[in-house]
Amino acid sequence: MEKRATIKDVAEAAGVGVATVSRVLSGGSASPRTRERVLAVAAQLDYRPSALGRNLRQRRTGGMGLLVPDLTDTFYAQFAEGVLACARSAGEPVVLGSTGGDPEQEAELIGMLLEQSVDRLIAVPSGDEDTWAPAVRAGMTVVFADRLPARPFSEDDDPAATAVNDLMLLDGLAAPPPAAHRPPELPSVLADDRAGIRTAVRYLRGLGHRRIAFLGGPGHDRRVAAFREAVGAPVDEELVVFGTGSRDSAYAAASGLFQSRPDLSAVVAGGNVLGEAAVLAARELDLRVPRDVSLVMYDDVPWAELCSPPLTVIAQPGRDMGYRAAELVLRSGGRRARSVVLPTELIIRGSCGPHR
Amino acid sequence: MEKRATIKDVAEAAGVGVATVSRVLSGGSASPRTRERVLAVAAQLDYRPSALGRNLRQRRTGGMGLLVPDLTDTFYAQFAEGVLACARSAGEPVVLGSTGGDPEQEAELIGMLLEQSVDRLIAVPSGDEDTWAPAVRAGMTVVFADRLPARPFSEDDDPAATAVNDLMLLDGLAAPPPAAHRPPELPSVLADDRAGIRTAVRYLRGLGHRRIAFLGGPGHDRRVAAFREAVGAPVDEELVVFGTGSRDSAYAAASGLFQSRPDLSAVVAGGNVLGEAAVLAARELDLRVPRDVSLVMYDDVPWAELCSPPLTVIAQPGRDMGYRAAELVLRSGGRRARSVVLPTELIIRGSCGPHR
DNA sequence: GTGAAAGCGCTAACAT
DNA sequence: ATGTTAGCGCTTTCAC
Repeated sequence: MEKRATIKDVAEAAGVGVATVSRVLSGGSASPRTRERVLAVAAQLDYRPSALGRNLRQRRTGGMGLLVPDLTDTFYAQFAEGVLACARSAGEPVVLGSTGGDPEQEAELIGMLLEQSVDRLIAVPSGDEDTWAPAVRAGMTVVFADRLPARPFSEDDDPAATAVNDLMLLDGLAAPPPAAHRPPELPSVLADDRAGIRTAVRYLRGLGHRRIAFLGGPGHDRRVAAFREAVGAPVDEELVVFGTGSRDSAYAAASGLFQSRPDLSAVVAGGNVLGEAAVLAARELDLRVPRDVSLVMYDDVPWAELCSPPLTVIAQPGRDMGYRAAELVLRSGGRRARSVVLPTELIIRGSCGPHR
Repeated sequence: MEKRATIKDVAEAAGVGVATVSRVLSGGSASPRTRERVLAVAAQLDYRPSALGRNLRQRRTGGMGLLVPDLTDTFYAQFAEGVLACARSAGEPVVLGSTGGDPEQEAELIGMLLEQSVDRLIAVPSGDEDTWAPAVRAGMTVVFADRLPARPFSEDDDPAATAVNDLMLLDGLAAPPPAAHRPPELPSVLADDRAGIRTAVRYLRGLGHRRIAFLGGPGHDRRVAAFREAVGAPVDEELVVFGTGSRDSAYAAASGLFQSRPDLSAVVAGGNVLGEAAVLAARELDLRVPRDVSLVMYDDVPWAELCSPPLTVIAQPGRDMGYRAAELVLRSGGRRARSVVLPTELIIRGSCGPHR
């Protein structure tokens, strides 16, 4: 455990001032002669600038924070891989936190990042806007991905309007009229949920299905809204059920749905954990896929192909989304970044059949 | 974006010196009166000590680094969740890196962590001991998990002896005789691969299987060694094949195996990515599981139950391993931590049948 | 083009 | 018990 060389060591060994070393290393002005000498000495001493000193001086830690609900949800793992890939190529560290979908843990993690002076953050949010207020107030550059924080319950506008606005936002038709007292929307990276769900529902309807259920989880508001829209007026509310995010509750929701409404003929799972639950619950109840029930799952994950039959899915580019989010949060040098919406794709495999 | 209060602000507002504030906040000695006042003022100013100052002063960043090959490998995701859970309860940040199983990327990430002065590191290593030398020399506390770094090719002892030593180490029978010039083993958290593989092989043999193949990946040396041992003398070398870590190469390996040796009746996949590949390849070649070929997969992952039939697996406690690794790396206050080996469990589901 | 010097926010001697 | 002070390694004016 030898002590590392500091900038001062390099300066002395090169016979220059520390300022010069700093300049050379960060591409500032210096005569070719000095530059070369400094570089040589630095290499010879195996000098690596300490991020500690720089961070304190600049009062900010480099790199970025990354908050996801659960890494064992394969979609978030793909997303994280995308973020890491971008960060790696930029040489920036990523501080990771897993929130378990719990706003309180999320708030704690935000606090931890604040304490570390991490001022760039990518998040798949679990808490509502109130949870995120501290981060924004502290001047963090926040990029949301996969979904946006819910509006706090106390807000004065009605949910219906919110859903409509979100949908319009997605299609890029219009920005939601920003109420004067609301902060401007933060940049985000979303999949085009509306189109994805719509395509899936149309596909199912084309196969003759009329009683289509939606199995959702936390943060799937935009997806449900799109589902309602695609299915068209009066939606059978019993066919829209939610889990709380855990695998257990997803299973319970799926199982309950199948048992309470044996007349349904197709289900759209709002995420891969819910799709997993649906397959399990169906098997447990001796429902054959797709003979007895057709299934479309949001998220394409490697194991979707392993099922028998392989699962028809709405694929969203998880890795790309992560990469883009990291680009946004890095590039936005103070400027407010533009949001991006990436396309989804319906991948037809074997889990949907004609209604019978 | 208001500027945060510093320790100096608190000191002034409370009418004390900065040292007193520091002491109070880190549980040092102080009169109840002062303590209370300082605490009150700190709360009132919403003071949060900056990790930046502390880190520079102590010449080390708190928290820990975490290096895994690939988060979309569900086992590593589970492992990471364990690490994060422990870190969260300790309020420590985790800097994550994904190496893609590539020693070069691993080395770069180690360099990045060194630059950040992160001095605690948990890793599922991809590079050999040479790759890890810089980290160790720099005085990092490193805990390996899931596997140990391979010995560099230049080493003077033969592979057979290495394998034997590793096995003995696993069973706790004896420490491998440390060559005088070799550094002492670093602490690690491993699953009891030997017992896990042995149990699986015995189970398959009990079902009448004689031509059992092993489908391995990088870092599976201990598992192969255990496989060879469990199968017994002269192992049919064609039945031991390897992928390089990617899903594609795993698939190629599995497919090649099935095609070149149609006489095999069972396969042990050394990890979940390989198990996935085996299922895919078998289906593609119209091999029925378990009628035509029995399959045991290392790693229990949620989707193992989704397959038809559900996969029989050797479960290792991924999450626990992560938690334990984090405990080790945090607790070891300079002292060299003891390694831990956790038990595996054969979970019999439906992917193995009698030989026919 | 280059160097000297002033901190960034904190902790740990040391002094009182 | 508490205040004063000296840096930790770096970047960035500001003189020269």
